[in-house]
Amino acid sequence: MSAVDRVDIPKKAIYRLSIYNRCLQRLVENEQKTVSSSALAKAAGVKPSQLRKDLAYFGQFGTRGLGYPVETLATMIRDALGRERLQPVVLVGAGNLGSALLRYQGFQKEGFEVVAAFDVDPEGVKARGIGVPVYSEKELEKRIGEDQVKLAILCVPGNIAQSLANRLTEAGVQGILNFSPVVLEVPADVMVNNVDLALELEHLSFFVR
Amino acid sequence: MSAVDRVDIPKKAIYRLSIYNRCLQRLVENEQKTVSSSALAKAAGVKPSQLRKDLAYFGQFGTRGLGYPVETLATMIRDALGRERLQPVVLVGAGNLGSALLRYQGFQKEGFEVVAAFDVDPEGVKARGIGVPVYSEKELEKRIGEDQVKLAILCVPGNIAQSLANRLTEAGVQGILNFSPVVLEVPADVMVNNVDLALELEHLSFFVR
DNA sequence: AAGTGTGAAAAGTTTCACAGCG
DNA sequence: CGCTGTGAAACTTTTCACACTT
Repeated sequence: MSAVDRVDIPKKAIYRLSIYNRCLQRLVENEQKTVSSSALAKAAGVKPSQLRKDLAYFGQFGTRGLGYPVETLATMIRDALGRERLQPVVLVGAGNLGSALLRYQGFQKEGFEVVAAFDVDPEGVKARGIGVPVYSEKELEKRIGEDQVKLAILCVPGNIAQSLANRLTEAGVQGILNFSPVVLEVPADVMVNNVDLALELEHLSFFVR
Repeated sequence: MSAVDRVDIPKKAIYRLSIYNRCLQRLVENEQKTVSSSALAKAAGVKPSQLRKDLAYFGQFGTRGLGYPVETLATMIRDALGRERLQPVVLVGAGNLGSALLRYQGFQKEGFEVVAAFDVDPEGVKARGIGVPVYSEKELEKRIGEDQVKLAILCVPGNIAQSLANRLTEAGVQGILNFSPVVLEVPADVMVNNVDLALELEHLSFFVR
């Protein structure tokens, strides 16, 4: 991406960028023209100084004494996040959780298009309300290659997660959103994001007596 | 919990504790008696030194030259995580994602019991395959109070998430696993864990070109 | 010899404080 | 005056290196 070196920006700052983006969408809808770091930070649940620092990694967008122009800032964030164009995504494992995610509107709402799903038993998937074609996992390589898909959502049982991750990365996938409760081993240039539901509950459990 | 002050242990170390716990379960099944920091660290996807430091927050469990006793270590971690007894959990919002989570076996497998679910339209919930009673959200306060539930999973639309979070905390809930894409405001003694699916995809998107 | 436990260094992240611009 | 942009300080977390124990 542009002039900024993506490498030395804190990972956490990038998560926050998405949050800022969401807050900005609301401001756009309300036709607000500018927003101050303190107002936006409050909406995002962070400190103003942190917001300013986060944005500064990408350049100077604000006007001193005034704040940030809402539209411009939103555009730059979407750009920085690589969301300027629709990213196609595939989903692997349309079981219980997987098929719920297929029906989940949140991805579409944020501009991702789930273009295909794969399952060992594509006939068995309850396709009611799912507008995404479900293929046999055997077609995985073919379809990912054809559509140049770079992102995958993985929701298969733990025991087969690694082997599917291997197939995905070999087919060219560079980012995996992993719902399986296992530690995936992937090439260095592939990014894995783990969403481990039971683990999140356990973490809460620690703080609760 | 025991003698250790929970406050000055890094949050991330606690996440990792859950991962170690899971890896240890596999070792227990294989009847392995001891494990070295390097072996366990590899399974958990961290550095050996980090594993040792994490465990050291809770005491000394290893034997120099030998490693850690699998059973003892597993017990101490479960204890530290507050998992020595079953934690009851409620789920609020049995829509698309919520009802998938009700069917999801992962929570039960890690020893959480979802004791009740709430929805604005309890009749409308497709209860097929769900072994959890679904009540009207009006009964929320009553049932949480009765069962002394401390943990809640929140999967309602963003616009009503805050008001339900308020009701949950007032009813005595101390930990919320929040799937709604909003920043919740809660009292300082309540812990919120956000699982924001679209945000995780966006984060991946940043690193993928 | 193998492998833990731990201070100290390094790296990463957040917060502060204020100069400087509109 | 209000609010951004940013070095420097403070804080947190990770990694290193090695003394020490079995």
